[in-house]
Amino acid sequence: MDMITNDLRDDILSGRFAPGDRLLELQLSEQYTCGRAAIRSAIVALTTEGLVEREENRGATVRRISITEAIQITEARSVLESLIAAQAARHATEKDHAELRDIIEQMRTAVGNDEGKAYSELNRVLHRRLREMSGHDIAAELVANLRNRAAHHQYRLAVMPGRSADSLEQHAAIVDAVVAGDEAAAAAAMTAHLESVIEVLHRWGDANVR
Amino acid sequence: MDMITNDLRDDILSGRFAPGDRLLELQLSEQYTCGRAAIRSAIVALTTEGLVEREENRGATVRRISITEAIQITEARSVLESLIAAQAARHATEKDHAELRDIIEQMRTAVGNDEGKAYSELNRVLHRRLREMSGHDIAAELVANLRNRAAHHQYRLAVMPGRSADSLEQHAAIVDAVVAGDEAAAAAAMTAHLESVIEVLHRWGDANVR
DNA sequence: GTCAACGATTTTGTTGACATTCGGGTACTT
DNA sequence: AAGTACCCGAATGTCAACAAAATCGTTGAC
Repeated sequence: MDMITNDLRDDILSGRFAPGDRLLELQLSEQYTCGRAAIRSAIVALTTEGLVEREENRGATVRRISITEAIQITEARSVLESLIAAQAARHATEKDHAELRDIIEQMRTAVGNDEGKAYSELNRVLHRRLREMSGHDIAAELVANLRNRAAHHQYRLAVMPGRSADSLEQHAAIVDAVVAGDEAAAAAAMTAHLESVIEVLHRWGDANVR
Repeated sequence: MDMITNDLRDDILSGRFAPGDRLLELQLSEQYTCGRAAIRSAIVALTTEGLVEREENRGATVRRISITEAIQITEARSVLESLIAAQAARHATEKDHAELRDIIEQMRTAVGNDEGKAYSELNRVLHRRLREMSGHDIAAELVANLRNRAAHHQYRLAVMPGRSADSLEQHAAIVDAVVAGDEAAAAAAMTAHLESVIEVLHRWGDANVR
């Protein structure tokens, strides 16, 4: 795939470009030392990925995601990640089980030491490994995309005080079900986890009515 | 959005371009009477949509979807459409209910008269209206994309003899649940419907091992 | 007769210049 | 002073030519 597209995507996800920021072709072509055509191509790709918004003759901006949209994104993620969890429960090997248990252990110490950044990273790793173990490429691709779209709101969530503890137990429940090979339980645990995320988003949305 | 992208997408979905066909930029720019830049842009967009495959310096081809991939696509669709059905059950108005019942009625006569083409079209309409009624833009967008990706396999399915009868009852069950406002039942009925589609795909795949 | 190297052709990738469109600022009118 | 028409600048959209890469056919050697 195109390298420039990945660079620009990373810069958007990392917050280097914030929601609402204009993406000027000339400026970007200088910044990434490439022609305007490459930038244009990247913008088209990221537009269909839902990360960028384009208006005829007016240029591109980083897409703003409203709270209600973030909730819908998480709802969609919920059903897809549940599918992934079920498939992971079906396909995970002994080695995978050990790895998952190890990740949970690391999360536990991260929560104990109040290392929010490390926990967030482990969270990402756990979900990614589950996707890989599931072998469900389609669901994995869609979830990866949905995660990107709501990246900013996910970040807000991660730094909420006290959430790590709840989150940890939910993740542990998911891993337990996967290790037990119980597809239904794995799906249910994943649904419960994301339901709680949706709950938090709802509360945050209600608190910030405008 | 770009008009050329829509035209090319339609031509791929309608089979005007078959899986594996090369998409030559010059040829397409003549066919659609536009510059190569527009074609390039369309190809990039359709690549991220999963309809087209691109290889460095080797051009683009219409993506081939294997049976196992079609199954995964339908599995992902299953959980997302179930979400949509639940939301439709929650949000549908009296007017919507009447419209859904009317569609089912038309489907019933189409099956009675053995009009496969008309039934297939009504099928598409029903699913699209449910998406619209759900108000869940994210799930709707993802499902629309997934449907496009597996369009060819869906077509195979539609022309299978005897499937219309089963399919009709499943759709009637979905509509009944939505009209009753029963979210869980609507989701379950939709899951059952797509489970049966997956079943057929599996059988077709086993019959064509290679 | 087979295989490898070479050249021609086709196709994609890239660059630069030009056209078009939109927004804002200015000057002019009332 | 308010409103309107106009013009200019900035950015996007479009086009054509050029460069680079890959494929295919041909030629020649063994």
